[in-house]
Amino acid sequence: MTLLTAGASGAKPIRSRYIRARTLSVVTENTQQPKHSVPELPTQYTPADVEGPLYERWVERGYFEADEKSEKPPYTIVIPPPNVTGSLHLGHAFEHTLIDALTRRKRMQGYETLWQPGMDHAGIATQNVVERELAKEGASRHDLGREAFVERVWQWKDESGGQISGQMRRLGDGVAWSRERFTMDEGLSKAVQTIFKRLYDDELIYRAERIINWCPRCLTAISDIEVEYQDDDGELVSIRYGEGDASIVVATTRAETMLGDTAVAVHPDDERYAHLVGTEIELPLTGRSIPVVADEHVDPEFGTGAVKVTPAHDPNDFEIGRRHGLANLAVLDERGVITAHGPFQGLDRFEARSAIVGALRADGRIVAEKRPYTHSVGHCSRCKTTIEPRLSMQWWVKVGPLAKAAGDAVRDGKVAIHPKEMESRYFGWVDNLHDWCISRQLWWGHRIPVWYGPNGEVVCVGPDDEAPTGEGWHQDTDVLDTWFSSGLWPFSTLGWPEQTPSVEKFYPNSVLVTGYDILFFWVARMMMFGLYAMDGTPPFHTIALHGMVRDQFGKKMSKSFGNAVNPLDWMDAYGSDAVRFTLARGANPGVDVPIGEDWVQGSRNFANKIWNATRFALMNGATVEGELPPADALSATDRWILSRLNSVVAEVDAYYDDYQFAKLSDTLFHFAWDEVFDWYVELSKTTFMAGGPAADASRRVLGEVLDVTLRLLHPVVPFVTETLWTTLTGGESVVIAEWPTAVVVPGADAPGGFRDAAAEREIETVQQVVTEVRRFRSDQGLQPGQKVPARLDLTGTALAPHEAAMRSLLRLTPTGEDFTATASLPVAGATVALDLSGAIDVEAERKRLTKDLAAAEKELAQTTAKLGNEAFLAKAPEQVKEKIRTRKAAAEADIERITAQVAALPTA
RNA sequence: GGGCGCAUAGCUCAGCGGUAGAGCGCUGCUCUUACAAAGCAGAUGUCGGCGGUUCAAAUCCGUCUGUGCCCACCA
Repeated sequence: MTLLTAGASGAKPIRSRYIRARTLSVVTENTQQPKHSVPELPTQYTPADVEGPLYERWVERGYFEADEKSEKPPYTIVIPPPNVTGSLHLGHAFEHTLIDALTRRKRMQGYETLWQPGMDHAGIATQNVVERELAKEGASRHDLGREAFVERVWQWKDESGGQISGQMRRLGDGVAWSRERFTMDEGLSKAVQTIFKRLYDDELIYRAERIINWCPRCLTAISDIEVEYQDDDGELVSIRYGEGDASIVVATTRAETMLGDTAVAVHPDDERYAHLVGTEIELPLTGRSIPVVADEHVDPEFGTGAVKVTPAHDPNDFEIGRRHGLANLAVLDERGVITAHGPFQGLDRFEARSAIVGALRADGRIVAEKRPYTHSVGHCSRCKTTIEPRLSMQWWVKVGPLAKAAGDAVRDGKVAIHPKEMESRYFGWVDNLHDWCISRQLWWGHRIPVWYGPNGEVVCVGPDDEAPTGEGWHQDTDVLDTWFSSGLWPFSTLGWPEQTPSVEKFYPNSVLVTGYDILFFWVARMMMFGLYAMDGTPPFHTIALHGMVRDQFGKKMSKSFGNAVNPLDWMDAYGSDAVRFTLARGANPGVDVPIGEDWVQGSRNFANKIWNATRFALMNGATVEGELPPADALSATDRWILSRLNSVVAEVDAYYDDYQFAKLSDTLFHFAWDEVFDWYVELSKTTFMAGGPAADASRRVLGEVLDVTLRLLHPVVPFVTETLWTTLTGGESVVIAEWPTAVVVPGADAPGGFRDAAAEREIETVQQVVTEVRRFRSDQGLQPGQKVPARLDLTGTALAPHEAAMRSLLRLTPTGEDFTATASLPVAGATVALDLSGAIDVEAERKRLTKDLAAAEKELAQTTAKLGNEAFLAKAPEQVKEKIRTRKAAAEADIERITAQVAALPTA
């Protein structure tokens, strides 16, 4: 016999030696029941065989397309457009699973559902990737020239985009492919131009020279949030400026910028330096004289209380310079290289720093050094290069009024943020926003629609305007920040600025599902642009923020750390459903999601369980044909599972509405596996074997329960449920099946669907008895399959109808005339008397009973104390008191039972 | 420097005022005719420390310690 192994490396080999092809047999063969025709389902679920074809069938049938002319209520979620920089990682798989589950459910609920697909050109990120490709060929973008380079990026986009949509198909994303958009599509570019022009005309876009964050490697400006601050080791040097009484010591970490100093600043109230304010002192190495100014910004407690002021290379200094009318003297070029000043010219900023410190030291100007000195330094979020504050002319969005509206929309409750704790972060951002630098000195992106004329004219060109032509006119060479276009995504994808039927139908979006990491980058921008462009209608009503995917130890996934996972590998090994279910099961709102391969295996096992349970049901003639039998024709077991089913339907709905993916997945997992596939199926086996009307009723109930359960599971595990549901019901597709509502049992109508508390209690008791006897068997070392003669005394209980099922589950055989019990187990009012043929292990049993007795006595003591506490009796709610009384009674019963068992133990 | 979280079983996390839970892992038994990717049984926790509120605290409040994230113009 061959040892079977799962397909992919890393998958655990199957442990069994007993895998063999099994013919499907039908357990009713000894009865008059006709054999049921059973479709050929293999004994193991192999996702690879079904997933691919299913997805393509769904797409071909147009299930995922959205009709803007539909009468159904709309439900819209836009994909957070992945960057076309490569392929999707597990974080995307996670996000897509959540969105797909939400949209699949709404589609089943009868909404006109649009899951809008598309991708982001991701300006700087993509340009960097392609530049790196070029570098491998020994070329730079400048060798190609702008036009050819952009052409090259488009090629890259096509490849990368193909990969991404391939991954999305594999994952099962039910997106409206015919509506796929790209931020640099013609239509979306028109949207960009339209909004730019409108903002420009409203004076919310302007051009100004300011200190910006400059990346000397990417050679472009970036916005404040594209800067990542980290603590770097630097060196704080104190330098004496001036001579003798007219000298002042400044502390700096950026000695090289002193070449561009145009003042020294001190606090206005600082008496130490009061005599120097208004005078000029000599700036070392340069021979220049610079003024000493008084400015509130200076912290007299820090360092020497005196600051060198370099307006061209520091944002604070720039402000000081502006207040005091200082000159902006730039000494670094766009690559961070010293531009002038004799001996230092041509050195890059870091070389220049040590060279200048060396020169100053030689001059005796360095009075103190602190090394290392840890301070926060900004880095380019794309290439990690240290940011250089640089004075330059850029385009800006004046965010004040836009951000105000974006904040108010949440404050006024027009937009809700889940989880709510994230609101404070959002407010902290939108309420303290600086103007947004939107121009980038890149080639890949939307070119700024502004033309400059020969005589200094500046013309912003709208989408319907003719661009100025003629001698001396040229377009701005910069492109827009990539977030400018993605900020329009909720409506630009629908055809805006045209007032299309799609805009009418699908704007605003229903929910935005995205990671908390881009709350500022993307979400806030969409809010600002959406409210502005759509006359105050926010882009969505709800923002559901999810966490970041982490590895099984909670560590951030990253390529450099080596724990990043390609979702395709796991999907190949375990199936898409398994990956999806694992991700959904970890999705607590706003919280990071750890995921490990072992857990995916667990989910794969669950898929297999669903598969086999359905297979079993089909073999036993489970059916969805015809009405459910009336309540009085149903066994307690049937009523119990239907009652539980209805609870689960309600719970799952509530969890969906609250974006509690982990809860809903877990609820379904336990209901399906423990209750339906385990207890219900096991308890029903004897019924099926016996045949007759009871079996017919159970077949119908099992069919119903499975039908509903598969539909409930479908949004999270679409593939396996599709195969099984269509087989079970003969329906066209579960994708377009109705989302379950509470099951109604004829003759037992109740608001909210059928419930039966008595049946639930009854089955709980059955479970209790079975578990207790199994424990006894296990403790006695009886093998699971070993049959034991036993008498089941169920008088005084309502369990008589379950006797056959219980005997079967417990492997109890009928007793003869000469039956003598060697063990007697009273539990839940029933008594199981077993004949272990004298083999009972008295000591093991006594040990177990002693332990149980101790536990019961402790419980009795606790509950008795509680019920004897007057304060408790006076203040606790009746419900709680009742619970304690029940516990006390149970403890007393346990003690009585255990004492009886001990007494019944044979003496050695 | 501000703000927000988190500390619960070996690991990853639920629970957030009334008997400590899940998944995975661990131990033992088993081909039990849907499923060994399974079944059954079992072990494991002073719910970070210290105070307080309460009849009752993992759960609320204070505080300490550890840890994570976000924001900020510390030269």
